[in-house]
Amino acid sequence: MSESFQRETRQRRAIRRVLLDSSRPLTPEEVQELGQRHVPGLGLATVYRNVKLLADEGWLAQVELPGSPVRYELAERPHHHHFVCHACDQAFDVHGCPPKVESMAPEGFQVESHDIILYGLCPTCT
Amino acid sequence: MSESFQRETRQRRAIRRVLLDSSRPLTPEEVQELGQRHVPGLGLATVYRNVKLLADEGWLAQVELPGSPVRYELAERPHHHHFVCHACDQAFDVHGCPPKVESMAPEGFQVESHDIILYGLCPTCT
DNA sequence: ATATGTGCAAACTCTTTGCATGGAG
DNA sequence: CTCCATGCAAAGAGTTTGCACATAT
Repeated sequence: MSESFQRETRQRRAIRRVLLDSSRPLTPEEVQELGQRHVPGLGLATVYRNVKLLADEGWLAQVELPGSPVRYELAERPHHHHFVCHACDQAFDVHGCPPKVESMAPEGFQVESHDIILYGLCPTCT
Repeated sequence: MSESFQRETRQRRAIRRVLLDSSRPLTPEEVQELGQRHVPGLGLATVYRNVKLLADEGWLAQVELPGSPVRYELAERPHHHHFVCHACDQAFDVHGCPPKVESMAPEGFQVESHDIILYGLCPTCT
């Protein structure tokens, strides 16, 4: 019943470091590759376990963009959505949010959260 | 180089029927289950093959909702979005769309399309 | 000393593919 | 009669889990 205690391991620290240092959301595989610069033997299973743990703790947010593998980014950021560029396939943050998004649901549906994804061309690819 | 000819099989007809009769996007597994009412032995591989074929033809649209398996719906339908129930994991159509969604993009981003996904509880699971 | 964390490999899930048989044309 | 389509089972990709050992506390 006590919350499980979190140990400070080299691999866990490496994983946090990698995500702190990244300016974009990373896939588990990317986290592993980058993390191995700090901890050479870093296993993919360990990345998955920790990334999931950190997401459950609320430290990371899962970014699931249709058609791409799941990515993770720091959760600290304020509510935002993503813009995906068709050309370079990168994801960008989009701030703000239409006021009545959640009132779109039909009668009887309880909305708890929402995602908005914009697609198009980023300034660089225009 | 001639386009491969399409045969009218019982399973192919069942798969089309199931998707025509559905008011919501269906996963391949759901298509199989519903299709087996028409063709008992309907195999999942057959569903995958046909659904992919129909999507390539433009008759079906792929609906990729973060966190759920891919779903398919008729391509002809008017602009709409989706609601995903946390409990039963089914996807439902949501009509309408906030007016200024596409103006959320920062300067310099050319928006071409967008997705909105609502999450919560459907009437049955409330 | 103790129990959590890790690495490895096996298990799982979802999807695709190879092959022999079935059936549309 | 021809070939395409199907069903089955095996193969792949991505993710999770079981287990024995390592290690943070």
